[in-house]
Amino acid sequence: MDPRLPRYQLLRDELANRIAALEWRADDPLPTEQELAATYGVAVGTVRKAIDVLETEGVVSRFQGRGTFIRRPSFDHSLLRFFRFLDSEGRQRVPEGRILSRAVTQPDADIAARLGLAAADAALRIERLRLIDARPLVAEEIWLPLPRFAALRDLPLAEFGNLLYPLYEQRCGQIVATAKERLTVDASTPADMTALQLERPGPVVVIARTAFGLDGSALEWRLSRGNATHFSYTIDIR
Amino acid sequence: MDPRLPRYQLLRDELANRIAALEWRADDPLPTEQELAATYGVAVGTVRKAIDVLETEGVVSRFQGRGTFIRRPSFDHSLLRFFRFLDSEGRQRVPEGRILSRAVTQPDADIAARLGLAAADAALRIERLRLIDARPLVAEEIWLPLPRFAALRDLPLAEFGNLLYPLYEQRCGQIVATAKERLTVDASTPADMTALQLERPGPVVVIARTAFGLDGSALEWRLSRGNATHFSYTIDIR
DNA sequence: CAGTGGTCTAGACCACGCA
DNA sequence: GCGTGGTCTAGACCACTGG
Repeated sequence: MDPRLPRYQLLRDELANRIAALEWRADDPLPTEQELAATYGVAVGTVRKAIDVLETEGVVSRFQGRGTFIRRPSFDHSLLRFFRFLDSEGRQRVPEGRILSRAVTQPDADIAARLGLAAADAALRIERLRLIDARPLVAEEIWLPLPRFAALRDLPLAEFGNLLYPLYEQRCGQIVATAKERLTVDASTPADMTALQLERPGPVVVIARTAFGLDGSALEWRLSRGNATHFSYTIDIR
Repeated sequence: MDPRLPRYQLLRDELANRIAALEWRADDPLPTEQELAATYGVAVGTVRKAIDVLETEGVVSRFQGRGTFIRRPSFDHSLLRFFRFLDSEGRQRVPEGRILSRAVTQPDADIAARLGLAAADAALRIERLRLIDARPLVAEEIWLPLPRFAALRDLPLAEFGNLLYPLYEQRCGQIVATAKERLTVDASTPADMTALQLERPGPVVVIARTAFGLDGSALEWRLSRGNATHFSYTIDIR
């Protein structure tokens, strides 16, 4: 690390590394601000500033009187920010995730680059459909780098469940911390028509997501396609 | 104000009010942190925390060695975050803004509510087209509450220029600080076909924006419709 | 009640921008 | 060189959580 950086930045990096090494579980508080200050030989104010950074980065959450805990953003829910799929009672629900296929494949150059893989490296390719009330909402194509996600290569599909990111953590020790998404609109392809059970051709929203770990390395590349008529996205600008 | 709130919050509100009262211009720095600390009888650290809040809210920007300045987000540029319209040389440009119509009208109940107007209040309705190289990109419908924006009722259309938010500030003393946008996808209407010069029907991205002033009151409601094939939006999630 | 994070103070020194 | 914001310290007290 560059010692010219502010101490609170160095401390932030140190703590981020320890968190990335899974040193603390979700229900296990980090050391006290006082303890960290003593351990690293800095003032409590400096520790607080370092944790401020981690908190605004979404890595930890603080609770007065209880402690500081590492945070698990639930990105699978973020789909619900884009698509509004209501169940038969008009409420939002976590959609079912159904794995359609899984195979070890060599990704094309673009995907390999996004995952930080060399040209000849293999990856795990998963096709997945998300549904509510058995109606398909979004069709996903998911790429995971090997050998990092080797544990998912042989896991029975029945054990995948509806949310992937908890699986990444439990089976592969990979925690998703941040993600980048790019939204575009495309015309439906014949494949969309069958996968999404569209009655007639129409616009489709395409979301390309790269998910990153606590250390900033790319963990997953994902392409989601969903019926644009269900699409709605709200954003705050400052 | 509630005196039970932390002092840095009270100070934040006080400063936000003074900023909303246009006490400082864009090139005019706020008082020094030292001065503010002396004026309000608090420590410099408390002033810093108050300004921290204003900075993350996007109200001010700090520059080491120069001072703290009130910030003017250029929301007209934010369209370029959604639509990628390149000129003939393949570069991004600020699109031309062409006012198509302007009239004092009574908005429907939904728009009136969004602007904080009573049912019978009038508003200014503006239709505007944004173009690059004389090709239409986005058609906009803009609603402004009266009498706040009365100065724009009689301003010659030739003096509107390409960007509206600087106009709001100079002619009406209204500074846009934040905004909320909602994106959806719609099928092109006959009106879209002519306004956007579409060759054939296709998807259109619809952006509904409410812009807010420094005091949080709604200043503008705007509906933008643009060709979805040019739409591209990138977002970071944490 | 003890222990946690939240607020606040008063001061020091550093890094940068500008004349 | 001077004034600005940026970093850092060492300590105090408050507000909340949990046993």
